[in-house]
Amino acid sequence: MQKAEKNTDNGKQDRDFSVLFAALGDPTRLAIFDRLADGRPRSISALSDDADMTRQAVTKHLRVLEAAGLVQNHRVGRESQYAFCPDQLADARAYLDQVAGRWESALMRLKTFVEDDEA
Amino acid sequence: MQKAEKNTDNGKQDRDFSVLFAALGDPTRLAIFDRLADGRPRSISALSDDADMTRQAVTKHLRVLEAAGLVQNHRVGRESQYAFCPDQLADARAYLDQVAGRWESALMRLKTFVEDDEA
DNA sequence: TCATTATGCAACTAAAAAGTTGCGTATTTG
DNA sequence: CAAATACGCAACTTTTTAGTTGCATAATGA
Repeated sequence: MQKAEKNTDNGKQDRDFSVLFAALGDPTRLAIFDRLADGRPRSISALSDDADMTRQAVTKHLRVLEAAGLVQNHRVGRESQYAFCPDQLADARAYLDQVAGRWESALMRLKTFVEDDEA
Repeated sequence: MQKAEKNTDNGKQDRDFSVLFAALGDPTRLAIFDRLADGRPRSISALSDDADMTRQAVTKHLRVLEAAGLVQNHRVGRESQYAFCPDQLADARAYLDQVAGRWESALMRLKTFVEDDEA
């Protein structure tokens, strides 16, 4: 290895998960995402009916969700259907699991340390 | 049951998880949270050293995390130590798991439907 | 005690996000 | 075809968020 070829596994996170959480970090967007989890794609106007704001506002939220890869869009006729997209959700879950895992092992190390100290 | 006493289990989410995701939805905050997951509490200035911004900016981020219940603060001497707080993380994970679960069963229902259709 | 370190508060600027309005254009449907 | 539906784009206002700066204060340590 001469030129530090890419240096994989440097301990740091190579991906920015904050984008994902930011997309879910708005009540309207989270509600939409939550609702689409039943598998039924919905049009923009269908989603706008329950959200007390303009259709354009909902459109913007949908685009944020889409940009984050949490939903998918495809146009059918005159309406644009948005559908749930599970991959990024899985990634978010995996990330949180990983953080929780690190915390757990930190707890374990502390516990062991205390026990060793008492012995 | 005469007067619809509280109507528990109405299907709707009684808690707003978007607050939690919004707190994690900023790269600086997520980095801090991620870092504190090793169990070691850190002072504001310690956390400010690696974040290329003012101490005051970091302070604000820490307060957002604290307001969301993701970290805890307690003052020791002249410095204020921020520590990881696992409970809300667990809640966020549980919520995402629940969404993923609903999606999975939606998939199952669809699969069954298609199979029944083919039979 | 005096300088240093660690922090808090308040006012401020800058930038991004949330939401609205107006208008134009496809697509249905009666 | 004409009306209604579903949507897109662009400009705009409003609100929030992110971040800075200046100043004051409490705790430490030589």
